[in-house]
Amino acid sequence: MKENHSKLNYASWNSILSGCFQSGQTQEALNLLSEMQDSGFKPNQITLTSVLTACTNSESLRGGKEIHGYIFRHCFLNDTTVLTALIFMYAKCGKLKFSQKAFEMMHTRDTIAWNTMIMANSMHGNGEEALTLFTQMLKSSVKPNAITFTGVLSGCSHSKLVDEGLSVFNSMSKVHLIEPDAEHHSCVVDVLSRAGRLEEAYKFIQNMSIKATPSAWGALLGGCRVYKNVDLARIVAKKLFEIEPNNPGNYVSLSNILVNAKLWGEASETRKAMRDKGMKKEPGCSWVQVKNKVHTFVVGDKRNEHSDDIYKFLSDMSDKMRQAGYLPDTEFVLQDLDGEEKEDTLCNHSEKLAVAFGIMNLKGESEITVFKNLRICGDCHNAIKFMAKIVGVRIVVRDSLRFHHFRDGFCSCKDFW
DNA sequence: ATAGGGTTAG
Repeated sequence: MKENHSKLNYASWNSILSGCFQSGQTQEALNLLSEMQDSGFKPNQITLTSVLTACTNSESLRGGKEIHGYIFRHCFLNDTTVLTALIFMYAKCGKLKFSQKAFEMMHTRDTIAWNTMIMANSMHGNGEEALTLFTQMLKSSVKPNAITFTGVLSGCSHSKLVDEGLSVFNSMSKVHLIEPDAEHHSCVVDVLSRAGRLEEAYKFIQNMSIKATPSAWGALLGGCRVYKNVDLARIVAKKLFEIEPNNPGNYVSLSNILVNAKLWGEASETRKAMRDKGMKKEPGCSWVQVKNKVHTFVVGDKRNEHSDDIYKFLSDMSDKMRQAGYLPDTEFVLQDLDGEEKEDTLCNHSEKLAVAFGIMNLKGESEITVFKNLRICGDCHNAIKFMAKIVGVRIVVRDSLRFHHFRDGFCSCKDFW
């Protein structure tokens, strides 16, 4: 049924569109977008920003590029809001270089524009660049706000810039008259934890002027995992079970730390406690876009029609990787299996399947981008470094936290994840 | 009159 939209104006068109996009009804929104144009309304700044945000959230680089073209053709390149949305879309789709280009051509940069560019660098592991941008922002007399500091601090934690992070944190109230909130405190815990300064992080949490949130304790637990501190992990996890009783992630983290320390019994007790409370670990899932279609993979997935080829590819790759010095890290297999079985279970992780499928469908491109809902597994992180070198491509993986850029045997996170 | 861009640890 064709509806009569003759009474609609710009504001109502944009309201409906943005409502559809925000509630995830993307197809409905796209249909409305073309109806809007048929009724003689050209998308304006607000329409474009709202469509770009939808592209950002669905990681639709293809859609975002189309809008970029439209923006270019229709001279919207001087609109700060539209360009900010464009910068964020490229960053979230793994194309930081394009974000930088868009940022460079901005005429006016407000606080949100700077914040977006700082956060884009932070999530791609460029802590130094995030700090440089922050300095430039201050020089250009744009006032930072609370979100600016969250962005800068998370850049510091991802790049192991401890002194810089602490100094930025201390400058907040002293220089910028912004009181650090719970999130900023959590960032500091993360800065210290990721640098291995676990005791300091623990003391910081205990002496904080505000009550530590689950994110602060969670950052510390993450540090305990990286630096294999079982004793502190038990204390921190106990705290998390109290203040965040319904989050299965905390049980999974503690269990992983215990498995890593070969404390199988205690690990399975932890997982049992999780199950007894009716909680389930979120399944790991990776996806990759090939020719405008999103292909998803879970562990051991055989649903893909080229599944046999994918496993064959990984098996051949595995031989080449071993010749290049790759050693499967069976610590990342959580069941108590014997050696050979463990290696088998490593080869079918969702991120390896998605990366393999991406490489098999390169079609002359030199870069693939894979997304994962959870954190990338340690063995996969290592394996993908080898794959990037052997195949001679750039592999970008966005896990639940950030982007990893693999190239020539190395990852942009410098193995600090 | 109604509408648009930026947060966190697993």
